[in-house]
Amino acid sequence: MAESKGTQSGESLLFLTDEQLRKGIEAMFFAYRGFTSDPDKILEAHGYGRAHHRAVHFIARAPGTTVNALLEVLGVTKQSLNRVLRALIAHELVESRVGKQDKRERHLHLTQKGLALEAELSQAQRTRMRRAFSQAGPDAVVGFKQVLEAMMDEDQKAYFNALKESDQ
Amino acid sequence: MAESKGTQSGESLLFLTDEQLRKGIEAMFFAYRGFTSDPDKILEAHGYGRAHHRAVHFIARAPGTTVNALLEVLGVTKQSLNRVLRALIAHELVESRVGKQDKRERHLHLTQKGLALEAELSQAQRTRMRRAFSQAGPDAVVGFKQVLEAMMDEDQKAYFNALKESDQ
DNA sequence: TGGGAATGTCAATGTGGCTGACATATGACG
DNA sequence: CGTCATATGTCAGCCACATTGACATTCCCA
Repeated sequence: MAESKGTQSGESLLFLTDEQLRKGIEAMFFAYRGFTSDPDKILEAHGYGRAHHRAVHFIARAPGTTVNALLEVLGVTKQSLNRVLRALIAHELVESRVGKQDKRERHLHLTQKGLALEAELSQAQRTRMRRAFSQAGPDAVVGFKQVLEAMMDEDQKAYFNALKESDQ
Repeated sequence: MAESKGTQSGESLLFLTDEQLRKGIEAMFFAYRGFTSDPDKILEAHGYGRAHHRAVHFIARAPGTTVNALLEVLGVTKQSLNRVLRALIAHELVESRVGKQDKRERHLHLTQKGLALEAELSQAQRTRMRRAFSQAGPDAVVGFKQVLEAMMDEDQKAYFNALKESDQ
């Protein structure tokens, strides 16, 4: 896109004061609070926490994903995820199916109950996101995504840009 | 700014698919992880956590702020903040001064040690923010801030837009 | 003088991270 | 076949950080 001056790799070296950057930092802080507040209320009513939401979200995004893949995208230890998954499976929100090709693997799927909770959570979050996008306008949405992607670590960008893959 | 169609209050009712909104949601998730990762490493080396960072940040932003004001901006209970503040004061990163006008209030200030840690933390965070802003470009920065502000709750917007005030 | 505000603190509890250790089932390879 | 590695599950203990509830102190103010 825009390569006005003489910079090589898209780094346009803006004049960014510490004060402007501080505003950006605080924007992330406050916005993330708003971003999580709606699901948090729903989760509390159901007796779950943010960890359950994250697991449910990524299982919904990639049905049939394995435990290891989920561990990587969530960035937690298996012991931490296990506690969450055990509850979700016990409450019949998640189903764990033995892999057909590799029987060591467990492929995770949401049940009807799991899909219902996921729908409730993601609808609340999408409603806020839709409102924010609509208020800010289409150009702002593009900028929003560009900045956020540039803020990620490289390995996380990969997860972000990956869509779905297997099942079974 | 741009009020193209015939919408009244800046809500331009974009065509936003669930998939686009999901990308926005995941962008927030992954970007926030990157956003916090640099300070987290520094904090761990010093034996502190994210809670200490938040306290130090907002004391640095508004020197002389009171405990109550800090409680409100952080959105935690006084018992939770107390544990953090006690450690920061014991380790001489924060100084608590009795108010001159209202002696019930404690006005919080960073010491030299506190300022040093805050500088280390905020510099790491600003570096990432500066890189993201530079990669994305000035227009994207504007959009980023617009969307994030629109994602906040109303009361949090007030804290976001407030600068500093008193001291003493 | 009495109520309420600002602060500090103790205790108990819950969530969600972590490390370390160990067990089981299965795949892969020589 | 035997061996090693992989994928998963689980137990135990620890830590950070949040909560509620209760209570004490100091101080402002009507």
